[in-house]
Amino acid sequence: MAGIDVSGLGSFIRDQRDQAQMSLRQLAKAAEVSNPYLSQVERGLRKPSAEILNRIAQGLRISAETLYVQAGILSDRSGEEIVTTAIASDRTLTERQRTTLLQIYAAFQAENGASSQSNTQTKPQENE
Amino acid sequence: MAGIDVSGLGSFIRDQRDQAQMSLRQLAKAAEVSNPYLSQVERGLRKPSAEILNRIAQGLRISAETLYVQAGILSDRSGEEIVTTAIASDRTLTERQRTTLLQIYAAFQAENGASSQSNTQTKPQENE
DNA sequence: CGCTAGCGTTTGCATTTGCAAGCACTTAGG
DNA sequence: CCTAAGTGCTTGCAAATGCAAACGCTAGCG
Repeated sequence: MAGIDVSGLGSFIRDQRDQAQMSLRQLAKAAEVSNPYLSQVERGLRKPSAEILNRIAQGLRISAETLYVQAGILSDRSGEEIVTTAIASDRTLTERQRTTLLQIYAAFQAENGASSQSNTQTKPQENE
Repeated sequence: MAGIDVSGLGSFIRDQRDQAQMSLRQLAKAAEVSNPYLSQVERGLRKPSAEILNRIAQGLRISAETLYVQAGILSDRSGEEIVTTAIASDRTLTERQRTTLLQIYAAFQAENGASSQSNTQTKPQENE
């Protein structure tokens, strides 16, 4: 199960808030979140939704991505994974163009022999 | 007042699922999400939590960041900017290979006429 | 025809989010 | 003393999430 690290997230938020020298209610107001709920989030009692997380990030004036990394949602990605997912999700391209680019990219990887996973748009693999 | 683009997110998920040639139930199983709920998410009827979003990203084998960008949560670089920066910073490719890929990508963009129209903004919200 | 297996969707309900109102405590001042 | 303003925390409760169990539909096969 890809659980979210709520306690780590909460203490991180509280830490950031302390460093910004904001009270709980100040941050709650800036983030447009109720102060009781923010209190519970900071203590790891609640699992905030994506939207609340985003608002808290705004209130703290930090990037939402930072918060998501702390929450264990985003992880560091290899350059290879970044490229493939970026191409696969680029909606300015047609499906054929995406496939072509991915094949070329995979060919380059194979050419270099520096590949970890060879995804040539194969079948959906079974879960782990 | 929801700061999250649920309909855009839903259609993006369905698009990615179609391109992966997975059925709704296949993705639901891979993502460990119930198929009715996935159906509702894809149609923009529900606003999935951060954890569910993360699981769907895993099921689709794309980065969670991509999904969050589609949901309007994370800072949006435009689609083409994501691809170009991803390619340009991929150290598993040689410089010549990077240049080749970037040229092909630019050619596809020119072919589509969708040169650079979408989002160059850095502020993800305040609409509707 | 009936049976099975697949697809996506609808419905009812347990669980959870997220908030308004109020609690207990501390500090300052009239 | 005791009112006011600050801190964070606890308590019900509306609203939403997310799922199990259905539904209707299509296609293949004995």
